[in-house]
Amino acid sequence: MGPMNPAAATTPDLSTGPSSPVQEAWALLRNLLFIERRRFLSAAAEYDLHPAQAGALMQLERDEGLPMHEIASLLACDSSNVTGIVDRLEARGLVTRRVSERDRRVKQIVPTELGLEVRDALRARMAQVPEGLGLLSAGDQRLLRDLLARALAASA
Amino acid sequence: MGPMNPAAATTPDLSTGPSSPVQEAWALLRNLLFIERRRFLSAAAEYDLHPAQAGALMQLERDEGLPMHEIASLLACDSSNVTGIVDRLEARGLVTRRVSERDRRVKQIVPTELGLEVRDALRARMAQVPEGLGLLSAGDQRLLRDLLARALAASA
DNA sequence: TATTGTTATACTCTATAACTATA
DNA sequence: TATAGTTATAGAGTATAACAATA
Repeated sequence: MGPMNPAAATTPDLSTGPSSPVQEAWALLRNLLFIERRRFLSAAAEYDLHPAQAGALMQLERDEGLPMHEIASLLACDSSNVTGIVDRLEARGLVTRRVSERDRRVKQIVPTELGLEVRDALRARMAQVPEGLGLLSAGDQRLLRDLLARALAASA
Repeated sequence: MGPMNPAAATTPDLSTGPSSPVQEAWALLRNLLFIERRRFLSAAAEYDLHPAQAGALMQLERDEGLPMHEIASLLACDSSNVTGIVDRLEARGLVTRRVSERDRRVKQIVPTELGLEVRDALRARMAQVPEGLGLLSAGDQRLLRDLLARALAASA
């Protein structure tokens, strides 16, 4: 067991729900994220990819190698896992390993043409706008985009 | 390999990015989701819980049993997995199994006091509002909440 | 010395299928 | 007959530690 957060034990009614507008907004967003997770899992399953494999493949760009340790960083996992993940993607002809010219320790992972097709299909599935957002008026949609752009620009 | 989507192969520039405001809004939200996933993983790891264990624990309510097949549905996994996940939560004293009085096939999973403490700590971590949202003006925060409430109400 | 990727190990998650007990 | 949960099995993800190659 990890360290317990003392504050959590003494703060009552954490499950009662959010109170401030921004907390309510964040709670709504987490609902959306929860739904989105399921869509990602089913999209990956449709192409017989495990979530980690799909996640790695979706990061790759045409004609650009991505070092394995960067994939590990994006997937938030240890580098040793990437070996197996890339092994399986490579065995299915979706990616290739290419030794970096600048640093011969590094292996660049490059998508094949087949890999790019699957990647694009996955990206297209995830790019589909959730029903609720699509039902907003055009004005509200622009408003939402502008708010989010402002929020993410502020944190960058 | 799953079935290939013919449309994906013939649609150019899927990686060029979104075009309409709502597509842009959705792309921004997916960035937020990506960050959120990492926060969930590190919160679970802090309490020595695997993601599935943390996900299950976070769904439980005090004095309310949750049937194992409902946990499977929430986690989007097969029921057979829930046996092991609950086994490990139970071995650590975080939950208990209780045979349902109405249907003796069903086992209700109930959090212990320790389980509730860990659950609350996890929920508190996930309830923390991302930096960018917190930096919005009070008016923008209300606007964002209202927009999202409208969007999710429309899809329900 | 530090970093990149690999291997070995142990544990967990995952789906499938077969089983039981209950309904 | 159908459903809830378990078990067995096989394949994959995960972290840790030790290692070789390279920087």
